[in-house]
Amino acid sequence: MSLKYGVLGLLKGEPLHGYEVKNRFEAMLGGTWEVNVGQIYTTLQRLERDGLVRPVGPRGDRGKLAYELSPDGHKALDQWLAEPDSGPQQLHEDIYVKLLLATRIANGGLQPMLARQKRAYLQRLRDLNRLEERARRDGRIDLARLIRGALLHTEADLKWMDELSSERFGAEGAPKE
Amino acid sequence: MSLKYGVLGLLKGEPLHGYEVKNRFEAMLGGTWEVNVGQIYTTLQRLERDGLVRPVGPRGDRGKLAYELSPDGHKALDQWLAEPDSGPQQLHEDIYVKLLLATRIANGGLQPMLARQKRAYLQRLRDLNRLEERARRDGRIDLARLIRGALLHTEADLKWMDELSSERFGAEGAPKE
DNA sequence: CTCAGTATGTATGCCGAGTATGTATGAGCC
DNA sequence: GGCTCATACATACTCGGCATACATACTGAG
Repeated sequence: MSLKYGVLGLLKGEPLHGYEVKNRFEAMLGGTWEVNVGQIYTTLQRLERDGLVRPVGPRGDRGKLAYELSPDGHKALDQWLAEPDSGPQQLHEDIYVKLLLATRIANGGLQPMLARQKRAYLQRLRDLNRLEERARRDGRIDLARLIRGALLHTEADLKWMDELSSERFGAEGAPKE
Repeated sequence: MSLKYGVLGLLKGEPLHGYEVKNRFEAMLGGTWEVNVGQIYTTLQRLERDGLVRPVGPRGDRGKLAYELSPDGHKALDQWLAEPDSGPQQLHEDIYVKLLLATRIANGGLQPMLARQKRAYLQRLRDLNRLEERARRDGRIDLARLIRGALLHTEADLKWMDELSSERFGAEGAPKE
């Protein structure tokens, strides 16, 4: 995922060094996203290479190297925030391929697979509900809003599974020739 | 995304060479997923390296090299089909980061951003509806089912945007200390 | 025959992401 | 004070996904 703009957003307002970026990013996501250490630094290097960010001052305490947004960086961030998110390309997800293959291979029928998938979504619903509760308790309304989105998604998935499992499956689905 | 299992699934039943895999894969997705040529071959190489697939016979027509599933490949495919999909890690999507950053930076307020996002989702709904219609016309019920899933997702996104934009936004959202 | 297009495959490089390693600092213990 | 251990901070290496570009053979139109 695009750590890129997450990093830019965090650097807006005050310069930070890599480790601190990592901590703030994870804090912003309320612990739901453990970022890889290395990823932060490579991201910062790429941002520097592209002129969106530049190192500020000499290295500090223990080699700390802080970065700040360049004018181009500000521009890029504002632009990203201004354009709507297009999400991951539609239908390019594992579940879709799995469904297609399961339909044509039909190893033991689709119904068991749908049931399993439904259970997985129910579990996710529970997890998300717990997360949302916790976020609200912690005063993280912004986080709770995100989780609400994930909840709606999962509910949609469940509804989908229900629709699918109430269909009558036959030998359909193949392209007619 | 995991081309890996898509390729395995296509090879189940009959050996295919790379180019043919590409064509069948794209046909299976009804043209909604243009796969990169190179990706197919590297995927096949990795599958061969991992012993899930093996080249069959000598190269044919114009260097064509067909692959078939190994016993391990069959096993891996069946196993993948049997386990529920866990989806992309929750909250690891651009839109979430964008929302968080927009909340704290609030460049011109959230409402315009939410409105833009809503428009984008509406457009997507239209696109998906057209796609679904076409799939049904073509007798691709299996494809239509996938698109139905994407539609439900998009509706969930819209609902989310509606909920968000009817909230009263203040200076909330920051972690309390 | 030639040229365009298509079928088929390879090479290369960026980015995301994970693992492992290295080094300074400070905290606690004897 | 010296040892050890955790933590803060950074870098290097590896692999998979994905895209672009390139190479080469065949095929069919004119």
